[in-house]
Amino acid sequence: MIDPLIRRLERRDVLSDEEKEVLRAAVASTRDAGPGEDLVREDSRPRESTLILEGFTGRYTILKDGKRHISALHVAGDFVDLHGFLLKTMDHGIVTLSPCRIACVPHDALGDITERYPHLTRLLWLSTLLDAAIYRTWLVCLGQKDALARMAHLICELALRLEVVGLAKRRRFRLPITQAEFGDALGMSTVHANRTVQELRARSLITWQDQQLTILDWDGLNRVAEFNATYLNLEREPR
Amino acid sequence: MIDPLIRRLERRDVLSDEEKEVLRAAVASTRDAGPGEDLVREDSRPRESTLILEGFTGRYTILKDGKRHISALHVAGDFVDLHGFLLKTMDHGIVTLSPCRIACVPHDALGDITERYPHLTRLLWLSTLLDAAIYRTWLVCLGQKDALARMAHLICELALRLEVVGLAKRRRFRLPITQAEFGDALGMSTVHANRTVQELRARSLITWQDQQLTILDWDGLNRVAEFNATYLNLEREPR
DNA sequence: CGAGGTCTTGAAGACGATCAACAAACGTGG
DNA sequence: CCACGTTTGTTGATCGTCTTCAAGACCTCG
Repeated sequence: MIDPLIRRLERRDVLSDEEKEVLRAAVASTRDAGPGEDLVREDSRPRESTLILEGFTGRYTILKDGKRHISALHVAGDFVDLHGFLLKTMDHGIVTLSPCRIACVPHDALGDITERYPHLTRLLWLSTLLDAAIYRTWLVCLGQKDALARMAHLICELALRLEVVGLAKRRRFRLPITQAEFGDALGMSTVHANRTVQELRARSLITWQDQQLTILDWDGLNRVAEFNATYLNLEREPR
Repeated sequence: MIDPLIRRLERRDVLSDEEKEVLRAAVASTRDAGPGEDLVREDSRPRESTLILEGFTGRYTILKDGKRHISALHVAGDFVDLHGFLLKTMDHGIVTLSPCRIACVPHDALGDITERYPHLTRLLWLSTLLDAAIYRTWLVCLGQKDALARMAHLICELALRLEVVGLAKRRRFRLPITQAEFGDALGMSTVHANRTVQELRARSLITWQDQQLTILDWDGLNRVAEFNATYLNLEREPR
């Protein structure tokens, strides 16, 4: 059931059978959520953390003028608000961007894990560090790169992250996200997001239709994005 | 010696005497570093993590065209590359922006802590989660706010973070950072960073001279920045 | 006293935002 | 099955923020 999470962690280190069992046991419940549903609200103090089993979600903040910024995209296997376990109060919301299946893990269960399973604790900690590495990379993109490079970069990243959990094959994956949402994540207007997609198409780097994104030229896209996968920590090693 | 770290952690939770002792014992050595010195290099695999005892440091990435982005600023009490303990390979560098005093904590010592001190482990984990919360907030600023709001926001943040470790008094603190470095952190050119500082001065929100920054109008600065301190998690509660 | 870093100013131009309008696709209910 | 409203994608035109380039002032320090 929590296969995507296990798959994601096993990409970075070895998990014992006992640890997998502990993770499975930590899940109190699962449920389906429709698109556009708030999984976690800003200023709330959740008593459980949410794990994405299927679908896409986004971490967002709404500003006073109504603008929305999406500071993270999350896919199957991502523990979207694991940080809520220790941060307590959410400083942003989490919304489903597509229909999702999610699992709920009570903070009590996470507390037990930290008391009894040091290695598994380090892997959960690692999970939040991977998120942070992605934030850092997005910061660099947002701070210094133009719209085309930013969008190319995000597409490269999603391809690799989805591949880890078996949702991308041969640089092709389902992307049930609107251009407006893409723009909110990339810090550009919807109109400009659209023009940027078109530019990527015109350069024969990607196709994107019917929620299917295909990377036509991986090397070219990497070059435009100045993409370097180090930050995704795709190496398996003892942690 | 590691008082700033303890002070920062104690702001968020209670530390036992034993835990403080364990932290002190984890420090293998301390040393001074001059300004502009690389504490950690990109692509390196450090075997120890660095704790800032004094001074300012920045997390940076250099792009192919020579542009530098600073994705984080760190002050006394910050465990700048604690994440290196689990991420293994650094995807960015860390440079001193002023003369610094730093402490080195071997990864082995951190590993021991995770095996034997669950609560202290959670606090170290929390420390990296606080960094991540700051990244998220910077992302929102960079993605949606204009130059003036971004700079105002950073100043508000630094004031509170420095206050936690006793380095800001009555909204006044030493800021040994150039406008160019500020620009690199805020995603704006040096020229525009300068004009933005001038605009903040013209609005009587701050003064900034001789490396001393004074906030003249905290509420006004907060309003311009649309600043909300929730993400800094300044509440002390059991974690 | 000269050299280099930092701060400052002006002018030109680029990138992306905004506004407005329309086309296409979709889902829902009549 | 079609009518309808809504969402998403697309295009054009204008405007503004910020970048870039260039140069000069100021400061510190060897």
